Amino acid sequence: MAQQERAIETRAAIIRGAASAFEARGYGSTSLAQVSAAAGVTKGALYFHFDSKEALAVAIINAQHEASAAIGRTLLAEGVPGLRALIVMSLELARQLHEDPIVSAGVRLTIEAANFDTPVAGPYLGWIEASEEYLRRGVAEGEISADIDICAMARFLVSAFTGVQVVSDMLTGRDDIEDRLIDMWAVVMPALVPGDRWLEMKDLPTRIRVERAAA
Amino acid sequence: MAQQERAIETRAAIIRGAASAFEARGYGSTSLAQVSAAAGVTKGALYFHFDSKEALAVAIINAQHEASAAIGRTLLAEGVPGLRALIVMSLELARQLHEDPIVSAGVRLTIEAANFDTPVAGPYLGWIEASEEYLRRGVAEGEISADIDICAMARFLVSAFTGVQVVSDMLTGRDDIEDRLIDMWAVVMPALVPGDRWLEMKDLPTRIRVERAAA
Amino acid sequence: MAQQERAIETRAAIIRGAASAFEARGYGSTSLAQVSAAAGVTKGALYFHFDSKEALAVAIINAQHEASAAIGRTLLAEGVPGLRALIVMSLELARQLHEDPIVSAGVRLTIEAANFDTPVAGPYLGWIEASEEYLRRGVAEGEISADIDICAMARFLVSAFTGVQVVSDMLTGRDDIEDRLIDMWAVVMPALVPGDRWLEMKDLPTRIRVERAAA
Amino acid sequence: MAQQERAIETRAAIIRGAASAFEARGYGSTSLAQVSAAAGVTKGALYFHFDSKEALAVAIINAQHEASAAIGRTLLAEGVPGLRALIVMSLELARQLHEDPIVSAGVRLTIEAANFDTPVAGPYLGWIEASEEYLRRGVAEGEISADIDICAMARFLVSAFTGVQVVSDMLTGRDDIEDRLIDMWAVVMPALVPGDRWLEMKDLPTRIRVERAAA
DNA sequence: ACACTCGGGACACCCCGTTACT
DNA sequence: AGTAACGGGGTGTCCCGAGTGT
Repeated sequence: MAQQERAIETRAAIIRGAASAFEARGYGSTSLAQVSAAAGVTKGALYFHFDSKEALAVAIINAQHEASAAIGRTLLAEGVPGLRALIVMSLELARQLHEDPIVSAGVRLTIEAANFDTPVAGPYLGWIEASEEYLRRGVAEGEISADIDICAMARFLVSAFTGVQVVSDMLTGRDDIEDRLIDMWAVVMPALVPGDRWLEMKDLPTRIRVERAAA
Repeated sequence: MAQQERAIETRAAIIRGAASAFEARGYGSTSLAQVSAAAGVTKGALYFHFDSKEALAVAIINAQHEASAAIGRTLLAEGVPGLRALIVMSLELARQLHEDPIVSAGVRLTIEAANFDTPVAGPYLGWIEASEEYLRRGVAEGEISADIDICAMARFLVSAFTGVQVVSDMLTGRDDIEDRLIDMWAVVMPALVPGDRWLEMKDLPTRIRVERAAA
Repeated sequence: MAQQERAIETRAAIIRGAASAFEARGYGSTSLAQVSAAAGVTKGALYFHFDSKEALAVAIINAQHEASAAIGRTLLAEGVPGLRALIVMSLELARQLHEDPIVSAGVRLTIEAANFDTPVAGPYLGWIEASEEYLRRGVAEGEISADIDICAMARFLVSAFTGVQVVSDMLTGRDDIEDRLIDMWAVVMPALVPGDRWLEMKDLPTRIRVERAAA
Repeated sequence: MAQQERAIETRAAIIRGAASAFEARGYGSTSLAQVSAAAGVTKGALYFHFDSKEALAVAIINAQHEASAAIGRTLLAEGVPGLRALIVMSLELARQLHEDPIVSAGVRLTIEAANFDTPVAGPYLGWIEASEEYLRRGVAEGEISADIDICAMARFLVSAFTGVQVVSDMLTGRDDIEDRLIDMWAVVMPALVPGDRWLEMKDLPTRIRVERAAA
């Protein structure tokens, strides 16, 4: 079993190294030599664990997907109210994007991987579904207007988050992503919250942010 | 001058071919052989017109930038009202993105080109500035609430547009981008339009879309 | 000893798999991964039994050499007349070549192995010697002319057989090798059989073939 | 045109170098680095002239085929009698095989190339057809028995020649190939020549050899 | 004794981006 | 604008041990 453990550690090191390499230069412009150097392993080890460069990219995407999905599962399990869950998830995802190279590499690869043999749309569909679930909860709880189109709204929220993250990356290297998400929620909230809950809810994003900063 | 004209045509053909090649596989994964095949010219011709692969990518980015900026100039020159101008621009940009390979390649390259020697300003700043200008007009005209943060809003609009386009590309190859933009405006409008203009304005995006389809 | 038996079986499986792999693509163009896949063992097992790829090839050559030599021993032991022994051996060898992958791989490797570190004596010398022995017997028995050059004839017979097999392989995958050997004997017999035995002997190859087919 | 000439010369140099490299180590075990070193060109030049390693091998095979076919054309054009033509061709082919690396490499590759994407049986079929033609001539001229099976005989002659050459290569590096061909003809002649021409013809191979040596 | 997992380097082949010379 | 060539990696994968079970 000691063998197994070493292999697992090696595999994780490869994914970490590959993530930071891909993140830095993009998939197509990164060579496996750079990957193996960044991971501190030889190409033999790399070839043992992954069949191809593309398989490596897919593995990173999956690892990122898993890391992100874990947030959603936790929020669901804890019974967090729908609107709060959406906001928390966006902020938590942003934190991962900023701090975890695997996650940031994963989203970059998901975009660049549009033409892989193994097509990958997974993460986005997963996020959209999760958002729909939260929206439905919010409607049930009365925090969210009953007359919105849940599918369209979920899709737009994921799109908007994606765009905020891409633009923040381009302009500030994602340093300002939290501020931009607060801006985003300020725009979106009026379309979500019914009039009778507005006063109560309008500061929710800011309150959540402060809570998180305190922790 | 016949020589000149042929040279110009060749150069344009190279840019078109390169755009569709880069669009399909990404910058790093596209070879100049593929580019020259797609353009129907020899590599010799390619190097006659462009100093390097990177220079070619930059030329595409500039061509796209120019195509997009032209939209903004036209709208400004025609004195289109602010809110309408924003919506028209988003739809027109979407159309270019869907139909003009040079534009879609330019957008993709702008993202991948983050680490070129020649840093590209990127169209994003330009779009943000244009949006600010339109927002200011809208405020002056009373179509847009006076109490919004213009900078933040402009930035968010560009981000949301970017995200909508990216996600639409991933899920449907941008075939549904117009529908998704209408969804986007449905969410954003409540935050933009003051209460006393709501009834009058709320169908504006749909109306504009119908107008454009008629043309 | 159960261990021993399993090891022997594994070793045999490796040789079989390697033979069919080498036979199909040639030594240099066959990877050990293909070998281990064809043999149904892991590369670890492979390297436990054989020191190197080359050693594996040599083992196949030896196995084939042994299989072929067994024919000669049997014929000698049974006291088969010289000319008949030559013909039987050619047909039997052809059968092995067509049906036993180890033998066909062995002869292919013998040719390709010309530049191995461990030079392979090659079965050719063995076959030539055996043929000389049979020819001497035939002369003693009066079936074969006394005035032929035994060394030259033996060498030519082996060469002709080799060529027939190579060309048959190339044109028909050795499916017609028996027919071609009958043709060969038709050409060679006049040079071997003395005039006074001609009528009696001229149908010998065909008769032997019929005998073998009946069995 | 000077360009063209240089390219042709480079291409020829690559074929020469590749031939000697393949001849020495076999197709699969020869690297393109060895080829380019032997040819004195860079790998870029190699890639410019040939699409792949396999295409290079095919080019060698074709070059050899052409060199060999030229012999046949000359003999036909000069109206050399059938039997003499067969013998001359075998000796001339042997000389090429011994002296011209392109020819010997071509023959070796033809055998090893059994599993190329572009299958190659060309040379052998060509030789067989040429032999049939010579045999028919010989029959017409009365030098060759009318009752032989021309197809079978032609095929056997080519096979026997192939085998003689292979075995001679293995045992002496083809140094004794002429002697072995004289041996071959000694065995084959009785099956070819009708009784009434025997005395006149039986020394033909030796006479031809002496003629050639004198030239 | 036998077998396998895991990893190490070294190339092989391909072909890439680029330059000289027309 | 095009032909011919250049070197230098890129990816893949090869052949082969070291370490660990069974």
